[in-house]
Amino acid sequence: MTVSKTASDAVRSSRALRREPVDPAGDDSMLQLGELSGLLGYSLKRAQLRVFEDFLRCVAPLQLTPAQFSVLLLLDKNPGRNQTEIANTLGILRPNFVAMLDALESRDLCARMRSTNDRRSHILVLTDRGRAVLARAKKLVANKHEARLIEVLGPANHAALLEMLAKLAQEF
Amino acid sequence: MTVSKTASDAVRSSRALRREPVDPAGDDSMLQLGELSGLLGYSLKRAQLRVFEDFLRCVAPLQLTPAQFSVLLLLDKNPGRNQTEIANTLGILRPNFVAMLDALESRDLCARMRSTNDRRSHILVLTDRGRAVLARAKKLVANKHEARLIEVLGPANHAALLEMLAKLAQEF
DNA sequence: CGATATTAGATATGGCGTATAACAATTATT
DNA sequence: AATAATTGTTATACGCCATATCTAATATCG
Repeated sequence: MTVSKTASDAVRSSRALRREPVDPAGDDSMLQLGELSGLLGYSLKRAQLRVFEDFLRCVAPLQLTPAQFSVLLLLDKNPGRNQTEIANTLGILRPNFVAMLDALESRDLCARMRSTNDRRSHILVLTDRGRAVLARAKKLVANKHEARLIEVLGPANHAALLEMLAKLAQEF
Repeated sequence: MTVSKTASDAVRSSRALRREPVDPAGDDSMLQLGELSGLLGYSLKRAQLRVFEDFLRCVAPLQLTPAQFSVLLLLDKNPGRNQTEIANTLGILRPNFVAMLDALESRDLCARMRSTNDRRSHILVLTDRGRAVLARAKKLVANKHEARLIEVLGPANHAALLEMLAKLAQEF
């Protein structure tokens, strides 16, 4: 095989052999999930995988992963920050953030600028192209990805779900 | 470093440097998340990580990961199944299921038995020890892990959350 | 001021989850 | 009987995550 590290490959890869967990009318004649269906973590993980797959599909034209999209969003909302601050906010370890930035910078979506105050740190800025891609990505995410989620869940449920997940992500 | 592949290590590792995403009163002076907080996938992933961490903590005495627990549960509810059937049901690829089973079998929690009908396949069975560990694990999960989730969310919300996640995991 | 400690970014490395290809043994198909 | 398909397995590769360590630069403290 030869898989490059692009968002489109992630989509292809995820779609390629969609290992349906419960196999709907497959050849395994439907095993009993038992207590598994009551395990929140189980459904949580499955749902997360599905949602990320859909995100990748919806934003595939722009070749952005969820993580990359979150970086661009954060850079836009928080100008003048350095790598450590952005990485920490997203829960990314600094060493792992380097390659992420390399990828974004090589596509001219953002740039590192040596700070004049502290010449150790890199101030991160969106390029014009980065801003343009982000704007298009936002539209795709809102009109295709989140729209589909809202359609499936219903607006009220969607909001309630978001609130509960945020609560779990914080107070847990 | 030298990290062995045990559940306790997973707990230690997760706890060790808990990279708090939004850094509560840290030194990053609270960056703006912006549209990120409205992204379902973002909260979904964060919540999933937290819930899995808690699962590991709660069931740490038994050294079981969520994936291993799900395998034991499934073997208990579905006797006489082979590796492919169990793996498919859990969305695990057959090649990756081999090492998982090796680990469980080396701990005498389950065993592979050559089928008499089809001598290619291995019928998976829980050992006595496997049943005992599963029983203890179920109690820990119910009384510590899920109990905490219900406490944080409230029983009604917990049920609603479970339902919505199951819906996403299926109809999405 | 100068020695020491700390910090930012980067590199190297390892573990784990996941994905595909390919093989041997066995069974199914024709 | 010859060929195809299936089961478990091995080998392999990529992505994500984690830690230690290095350097340049800054901060701290005697």
